[in-house]
Amino acid sequence: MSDYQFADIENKWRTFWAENGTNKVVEDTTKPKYYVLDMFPYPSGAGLHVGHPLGYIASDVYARYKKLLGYNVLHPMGYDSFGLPAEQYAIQTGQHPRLTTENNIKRYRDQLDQMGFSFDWSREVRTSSPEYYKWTQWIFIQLFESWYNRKSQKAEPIATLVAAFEQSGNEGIDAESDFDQIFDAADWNSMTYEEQERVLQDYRLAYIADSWVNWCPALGTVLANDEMVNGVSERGGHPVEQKLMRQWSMRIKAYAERLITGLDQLDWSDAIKDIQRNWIGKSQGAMVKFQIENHTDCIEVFTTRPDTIFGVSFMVLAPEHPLVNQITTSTYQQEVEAYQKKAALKTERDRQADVKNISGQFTGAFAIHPFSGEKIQIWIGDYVLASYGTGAVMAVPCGDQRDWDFAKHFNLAIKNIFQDQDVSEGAYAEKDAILTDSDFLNGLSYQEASKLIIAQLEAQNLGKGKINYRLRDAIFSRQRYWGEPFPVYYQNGIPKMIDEQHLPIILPEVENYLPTADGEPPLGNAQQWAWDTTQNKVVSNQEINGTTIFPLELNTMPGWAGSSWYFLRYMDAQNNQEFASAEKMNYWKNVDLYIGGSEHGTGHLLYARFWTKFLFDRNFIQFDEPFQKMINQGMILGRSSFVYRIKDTQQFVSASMKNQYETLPLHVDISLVDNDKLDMDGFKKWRSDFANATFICEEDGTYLCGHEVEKMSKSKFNVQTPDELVAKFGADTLRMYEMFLGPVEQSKPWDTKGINGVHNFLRKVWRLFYAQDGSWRVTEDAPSKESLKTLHKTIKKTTEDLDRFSLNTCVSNYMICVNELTEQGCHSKSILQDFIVLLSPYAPHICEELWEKLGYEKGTASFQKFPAFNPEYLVESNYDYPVSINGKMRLKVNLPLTMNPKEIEEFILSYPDAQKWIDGQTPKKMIIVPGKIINIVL
RNA sequence: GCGGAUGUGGUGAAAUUGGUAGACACGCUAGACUUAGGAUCUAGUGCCGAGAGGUGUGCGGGUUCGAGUCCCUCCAUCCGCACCA
Repeated sequence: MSDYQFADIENKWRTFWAENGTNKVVEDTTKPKYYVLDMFPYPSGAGLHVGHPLGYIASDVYARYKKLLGYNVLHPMGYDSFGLPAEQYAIQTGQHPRLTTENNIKRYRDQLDQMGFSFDWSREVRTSSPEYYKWTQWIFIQLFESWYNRKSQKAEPIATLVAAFEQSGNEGIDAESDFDQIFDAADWNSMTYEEQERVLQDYRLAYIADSWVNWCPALGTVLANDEMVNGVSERGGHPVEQKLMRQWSMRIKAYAERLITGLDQLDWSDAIKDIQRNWIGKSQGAMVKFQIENHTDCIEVFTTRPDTIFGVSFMVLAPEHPLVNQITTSTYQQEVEAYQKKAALKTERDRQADVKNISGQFTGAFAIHPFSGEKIQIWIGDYVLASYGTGAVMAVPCGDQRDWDFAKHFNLAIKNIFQDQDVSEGAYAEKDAILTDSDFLNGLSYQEASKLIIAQLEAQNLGKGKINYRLRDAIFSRQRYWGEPFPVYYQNGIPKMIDEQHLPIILPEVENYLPTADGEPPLGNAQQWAWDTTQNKVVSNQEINGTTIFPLELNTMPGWAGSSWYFLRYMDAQNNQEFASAEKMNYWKNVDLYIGGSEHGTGHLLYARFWTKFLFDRNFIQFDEPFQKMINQGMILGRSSFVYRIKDTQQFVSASMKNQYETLPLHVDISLVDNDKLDMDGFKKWRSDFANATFICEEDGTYLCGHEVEKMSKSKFNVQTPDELVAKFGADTLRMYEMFLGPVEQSKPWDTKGINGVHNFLRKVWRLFYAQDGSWRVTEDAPSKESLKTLHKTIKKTTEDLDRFSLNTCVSNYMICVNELTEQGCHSKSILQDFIVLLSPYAPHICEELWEKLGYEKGTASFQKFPAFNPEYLVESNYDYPVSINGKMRLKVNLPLTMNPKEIEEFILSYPDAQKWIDGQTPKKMIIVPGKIINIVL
């Protein structure tokens, strides 16, 4: 073989690896484990573009590196294969989503295979396969059968709660719950089954309830908060409205505190941790009760500034607040109702956009200040959200800008309770002022006053210290077809779980994927969708009798259900007894390294942590965080090319002259452009309307295109698929090039310009083994000192770089190494074989080939030991000292490293080249760091 | 508005602990070779300058013998959150 025949080599090894199970991994307690995971891909119809594999390459490089270090590495891949796009496609074409999904997966698999990834495909999972979603349904049942005990700070079986209710009611229970009444054992035991179940729903971690949901009419489904961006759906940008619907929810709020504190132990970027903290939105403060004048009810408010209670000059309730109608006096009834109507008409989006417009309405009612006894006006205003806190605020205009604005607008009092602060122009929101005009809080700081006032509130039963979270319970129902069916049927309207042993409940066939005529979700179209409790199977809807055969749930689960636990299934993907065996999960434990985009910060990453903590609480797993370390790869952007058409003509002008004409830039397919030079013939053939195009070219006769960095998309003709590049340069080149582009975490434009350089590098590697005439060059000669130095320098750098995920500089090291070895004429087997092992994580195909050629057993390159670094080879006797004058590097002197600073100083002061700079002056100071630098200060 | 990240040649970038700014690669320039190729080799390539030299890491300050790196102020771009009481 005379030249580097990458296509043959890569084909050969792909086949070999697949046939010999090279990447299969089994549990092995004699080795330390390491779990490297890529974020679950959704197999879209468009296939992979070069941006997708970036993370997979990074994880594959790292997984192969860890394997060489002696770890037993779990590196699996699978598909998050339920989801909206397949269903939307089904609605349009009538094709079953299962078929399109399967086709897409095939395409993904082909593309992944050609990249040479070391995935253990025997562990592949698909969320849409019944073998998998059987266990998603099973976990749902466990959540349904659990409640959150705040005393033990963990989830417990619902049976323990029922037992407690039977014993002594709910008074001694501290649970995460929406149930706010007190009952005793007698009350509980006298309730009917339905009544008891309704109570329990308020405690279960998976529960059904009427909730205000984000309803997206265009998609025909509800959306979770994280599936919305700026009031419209994340997918498609459709409008979203608030709607009260009976929905399944997950009581993720129970875990709010643990989801925050758990972040401290994780090796994630600050950006992602902040996004999660922000989303959970913890705020510390107090609940305060305000008595309403001439009324038995109280208004409860949540405030983070209980210290400012003497600055309260009015109260504001959300227009939807349940007390509004009761307290409004007849004088104001009309105005209040009008305002409520107006507020209700506004969409969430309008309310957000309308921040500047202050609006509100006095109710005519007054509250009594709990300490001063003063009368305080009660207003309603839409700047107070019904869904946060208690839906009511105590307004302290001197300390809160929104309250201040409201007070100014309606001419309400602004009482100043901050010493030496001016609040005439705006509120003073800092927490560093000393209180004044605040009765027993006078002279105190925020810290001291808050503590004291909370103690007083609690002593007088007027309120209590309280921590509030912004995080909402997660809506778990979707009105879609292509998702996991719930293992739930309804008996007299009460949801009941189907027994575990009858799972999975298989997604039924339907005639069409749209909602039914009477607005039921698509599963309402199914003919066979009823549960027979005697036969324990799904039967025809015709048979529903209300005694033994009942209707099944028509909603399906959201996309995040399957992806919240998939990393566990990889540990034991074929298990049909359990979701994964305890033994295997105890071996693999949680993911050591998770690579994926940062766009899942508030969705998948939060839900997966929630489910992990839940499974941990219930003793199903032994760890309570799923992903120990995470790296968020940057997005690869497209580099679009443009041609410039002169207005109203078919004449195109080259980029450098485009300003001399009135032009319209047009996207041109990047496959027609090389190095900004346009293939003019190809362009004419590209689209019929360009067939008669003429060009105004550069002097050398080429047409230069302009360019811009944009997201990769079909419409911009800037999509680069890995397929073409693999065909042209090989997978090893593409793998190395994607890493070479820059730090994994950074977003960067895709540009194939540099790929030749990386390809040439691999050819140079080949040339170390084979001469141009095809003869084998490797010798048994003892390596030279220089070559050993080059090799060990590279081992050291490679280790350091891989350990800190500097995957781009690592490629540079290899290049420097090969450049040096080439220059040295090194063909020593002992050097080259170590180098091959070093390089193999990046370029596995060529390394396997050369490894075999070196005479080793076929296909064993990835089972080698990472070469040991020997510092002895790097020991130097001399060092090229940079000599700075006043901190500026001026010259270099080569001196033995044995010289001490005094000897160096003497030498340098008499050194002719240095004297030119010293110019007869006496140095004020000499800084001499042996082995580093000499600095002469004049 | 709040929080986070990023600003270095024509381009992608490197500089790990404060110690030679621009490694490595692309591109470009000049040359060699040649069965004209998207090949290979040699030399050069931050900017200004003929040169000596000057200057240079978003702007402006500071600490230091020495700052891309540490501190302060400001600017730009990107991302997240946003009437959250």
